[in-house]
This record gives sequence, C-alpha cells and structure tokens, in this order.
Amino acid sequence: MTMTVWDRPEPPTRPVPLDRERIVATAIALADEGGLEAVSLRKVAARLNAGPMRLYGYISTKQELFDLMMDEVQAEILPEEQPGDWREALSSLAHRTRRTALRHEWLADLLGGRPTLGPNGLAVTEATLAALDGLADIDTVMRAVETVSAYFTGAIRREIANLRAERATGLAKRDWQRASGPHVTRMLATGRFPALAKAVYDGTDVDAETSFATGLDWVLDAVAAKLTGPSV
Amino acid sequence: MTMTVWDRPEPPTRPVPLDRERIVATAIALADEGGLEAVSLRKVAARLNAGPMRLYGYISTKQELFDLMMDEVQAEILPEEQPGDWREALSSLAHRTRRTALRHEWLADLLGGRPTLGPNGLAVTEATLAALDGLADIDTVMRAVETVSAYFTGAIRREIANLRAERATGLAKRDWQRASGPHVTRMLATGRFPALAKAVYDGTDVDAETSFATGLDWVLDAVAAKLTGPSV
DNA sequence: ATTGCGGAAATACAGTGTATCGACATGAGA
DNA sequence: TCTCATGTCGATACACTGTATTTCCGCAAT
Repeated sequence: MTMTVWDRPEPPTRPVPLDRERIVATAIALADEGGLEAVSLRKVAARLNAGPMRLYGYISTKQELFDLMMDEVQAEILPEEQPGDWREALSSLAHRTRRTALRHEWLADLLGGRPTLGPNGLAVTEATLAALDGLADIDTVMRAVETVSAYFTGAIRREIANLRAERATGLAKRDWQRASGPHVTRMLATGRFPALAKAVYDGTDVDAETSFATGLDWVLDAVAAKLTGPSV
Repeated sequence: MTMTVWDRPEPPTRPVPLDRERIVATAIALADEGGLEAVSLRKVAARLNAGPMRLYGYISTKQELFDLMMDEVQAEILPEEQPGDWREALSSLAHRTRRTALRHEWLADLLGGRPTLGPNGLAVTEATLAALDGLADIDTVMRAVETVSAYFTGAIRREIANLRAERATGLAKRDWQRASGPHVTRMLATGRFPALAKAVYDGTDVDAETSFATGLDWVLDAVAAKLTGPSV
C-alpha cells in the first residue's frame, strides 16, 4: 500500500540555477544602492537565495566580480551608432562614460583602477581606435586616445568625489567653503592662501557638466592640433 | 622600614606617547610595503606598541587616517622653489605628483578619491593657483588647473594600474597581449578587434614617462591657447 | 539496493572596523 | 597621607568580511 500525497513530504526545492549574468546584475544593484562597499559576497549570494560559497563556482575572487561589474557597465558606454568624425567619437565616449558614472557612482572608484580586458571593455577601445584609424600614425592615435581617456577619467573621479563630499556635508552650493564646514573658511581666513581665497570667493559657480565639457574641448583641441599638425 | 629596590617591582611602563604624526608615518610605511589594503588599524597600532582602540583618540575613522596619509605625501609634491612661468609650474606639479605616486603606489588608489582639504593639500592648490594668477580671469585659471589635474590624475592612475598588472602576470613587456596571458591574444585573433590588434602589433612600445610627458605637453598646449587666446 | 559522485551548504578561520566595558595610574581635595 | 574622582588605555565584544575546508545529500549508474 502506497502512501497518500499527504504522507509524502514535498521534494526538497532544488537550488536556483545561477550564472555570471545574474550574479553580476545583483552585485551592480547592490552597488547602485549602497556603493561599492555595500557589495559583499554574502549579500550578493543572499539575494540569489544561495550560500556564499556558491559564487566561487563562477568567480574565484571578489576582485573578479568587480571586473565583471566594470565590464558590464561598459556596455552602456558603447555608442549605438557610428560616429561622424573622430572628435565626435572621442567626445561621445567621454560624455557617455560620464553619464554612466553618474548612474553608477561606484564606477568612479573603479575607473582607471585596472586595465579593462573584458569583452565590452575591448569593444569600447576598439570602437574608439577605429574612429581615429588612419588619421595619423598609430602611435599618435594611441597617445591621443590615452590622453583623452586620462582626462575624462580624472575629471569624472573628481566630479563624483565632490558630489559625495557635498552630499556628506549637507547641501553645499560652493565646492569648498561652506562645504567642509568651518575648516576651510577658517583656513582661508588665515590669509595664507590668497590665490585660493580669491578663486573661492570670486570664482563663478559653474555646473559640473559644462566644466567637464569645457576641459574636454580643450583637450580635444590639443589632439586636433597634433593629429593634423605635423603631417600638414 | 622601607623596602629595598629589589623588593619593589619596577613601575609599570608608561605607554609610549602618541601623536598623529607617528601614526600617519607608520601607516604610510605599511602602505609602502604592502599597499593600501595592508593598512589596518590593528597593524598600525601594533607597530606603535599600542592597542587598536588607542588610535581612536587621534582619528575617528579609518577614512580619516587615509586623509591624513594623503595630505602627508602632498608635502612631497610641494615645489621647493618658485617656478619660472605658469607652464613650468603646472608641468612640475604633474611630474612631482607622478614621482610621488611611484614612490607611494597606494597614492594612485586615493588620487582624486576625495577633495584634499588638509594643510599640505591646500598649500599645493595655493601654489598652483598662484602660479597662474593674473594670466587670465579666475574662471579660466581654475578651468586650466582642473583640466591639467584631471589629466595627470587619470594618467598616473592608469600607469600604476598597468604597472601592477604587469607585475601580477610576471614580466610583460607589451602592455596587453602576452601580458594578460592567452586571453587577450585569443581575443585579438578572433578578428573582431582589428583596430586594437593593429595598435597592439604595430604600436611602438614607448616608456611610461615619455608617454606621460607627451600627453601632458598636449594638454599644456591647449591651456596655453586658452590663456592667451581670447584676451589677445 | 548500493555506491560513488558532484555540487551545494554548513562550518571554520583569520582578519577587519568599531563600541563598550573594566581596570588602573594619576592628580585633586581632605 | 589617604581617598576619591577622572580620564585614559587595554581587553573584550560584536557584527562583519573574504575565503578554505569539511560535511552532507540527492541523483545516476551499477
């Protein structure tokens, strides 16, 4: 005589199947919510209803998870359409990177941290190099790309650093001054930093985006001069 | 009748007096030896023959320790003599920052991470702004300084990132290719990255310093154009 | 029915930043 | 000189972290 359904226990729930995509997605979600430091293997695993050790089948170190996250968001940077000229290509690369970093602020902590060798990272580099191909010898082209990347990498990092600082010290319209509380004001009051004081008090409060764009234009001007310059 | 010296125990050794300077110095030493992640409050305290909690009299969070370390090495960046012209001032700032980062590689992880508001950081900014004072309206000057800083911040970060990558994968002459093992070579072999492949195979292997200097010169050229341009 | 086996989970470990507590040497007041 | 308050230091504690190891258990093949 067989047991009725009521006697038999439910079969144990099979663990949810996992893949890198899902792991990276939840890691990114966590980072978006609470910054990079909110990403822990335990929390990621918990969101996937898995034990922490489960992840080590797909990743062998936390750093690798960061690499995957980085490469994943690089997809948002890839331009969807062929750029017009090289200048538009580089400019678009810079602006797309910036906007992506504003969506995923943790990107600022990873930017330039280690070479991006994932598929999307390579694709971005490829697209960029392709846009400059033939305009000058390869070495000049690489120098151009590296210079522009160095600029917007640094600029984005600073922008987000300031953004966080402002957020931490409550709303702070001017970058410093009232921002970091009495300290900077006191320092400026000592008179030991006249040039800085002048800059803080007399400088116009320009918004981050145009500041970014202006610096970028300068750098692109420089690149333009080098690309067409020596050969003409 | 008083006890002889032999009967009396030695007085308990008073704890070594501490100050921020010593704390920061040992933290920097630790970071120089094993990178930023080798810096833990416990290890710092241990080197000073103190309990970990002792540090909280001088610091209220680990992040503050990093801020102090950052400001400390900014002293190495301050130029010892008045620069000739603005271009030399900015160039020197960039190169000194780079050399400092090569001495203290962990600096790359902190560069641009948060605004530098310590005394040395302010001094560096002051010196830089002072060198450009009067050459243009304040807003242009600030844009110039920010653009150049963004460039060398990003460039230094990438240089050190590559340096570490090479170090990690054994000696790697070319940046990528053999560097990250079979992976990149395989990717390039797929033919999906022609421009990149060309750059890797046909590009000249230029050393980091000249690459840095070249990009910097370009940016400085751009700044020069903007400083003298519109007003003339 | 038994036996491997493969993969998931539990446990374990060494370490982290930081809060809290207890002890104790030192200075003040009696 | 004795006592008591004080303030500082160290020990302990806690909630975590990344990762190594061990244990367990359902399933496939014998």
